[in-house]
Amino acid sequence: MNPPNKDKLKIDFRIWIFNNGEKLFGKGRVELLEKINKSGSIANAAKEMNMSYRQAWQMVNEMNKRSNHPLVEKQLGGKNGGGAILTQAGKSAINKFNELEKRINAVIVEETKKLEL
Amino acid sequence: MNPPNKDKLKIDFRIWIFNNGEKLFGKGRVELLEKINKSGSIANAAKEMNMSYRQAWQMVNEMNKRSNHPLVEKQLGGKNGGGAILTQAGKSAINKFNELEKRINAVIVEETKKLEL
DNA sequence: TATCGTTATTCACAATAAAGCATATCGGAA
DNA sequence: TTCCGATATGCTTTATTGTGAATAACGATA
Repeated sequence: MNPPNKDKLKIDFRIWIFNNGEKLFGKGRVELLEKINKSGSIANAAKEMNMSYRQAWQMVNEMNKRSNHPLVEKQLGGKNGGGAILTQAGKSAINKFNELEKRINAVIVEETKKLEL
Repeated sequence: MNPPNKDKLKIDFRIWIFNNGEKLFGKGRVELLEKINKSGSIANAAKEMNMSYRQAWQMVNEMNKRSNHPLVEKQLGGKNGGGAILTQAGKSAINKFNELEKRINAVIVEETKKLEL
């Protein structure tokens, strides 16, 4: 009567990219980059992600330091007090990461179908 | 002169299996099951993994409750004070998880080769 | 040159997670 | 019946992490 419990089993995954052994980014950081790109500032992005500005700033700073090319250019002062925009490398990184995640996800979906404990 | 930084980039990943939306296990818990299987007790396994008995016990308890079939059978009292052994379902789960991880890893290795930021 | 909103940074405090300690319970074997 | 070592569980203490407030620096623009 009871079919195998395939339907209730689910595989979840998470990926991170490291550069020289240091964590460059994972899902959360990429999402932060996306929000910075859309909103034009770290502060706004932090608000949207419901995280403290402090944490967001730390993440951005770390990413910039650990990446071979800076991902976010920060402008201090100016018309509206400044802001932050993504470099080409930053935008590119988002795409690369998302595509990578998509490919892994496709495999996970396949494996989930096969799964049975 | 500087070749693309492929060599320094590394992808790391982690998978978890959920049952009915509750985390059943990931790498750490499977490792714990393996050590219990070899050592014959939760206490020994915990020592080997350098974690507190308390934490190990909690993990085992959670896994047993969340899995459709118990994975670890715990014997209380007795000759040597008792111990814990894996059920067939427990041993099977270890194999399934490790194979799954291996398959994902193969994909990750491929993707890492393609990776370039 | 005064203003404004953002980046940049420090620090104390809160919230959460993990570790450690103590102790009760169990049951085969001596 | 007593002993032993492992399971079982509550409680306290310690570590780790995150948050919030406060403040300085900045520079295009009005």
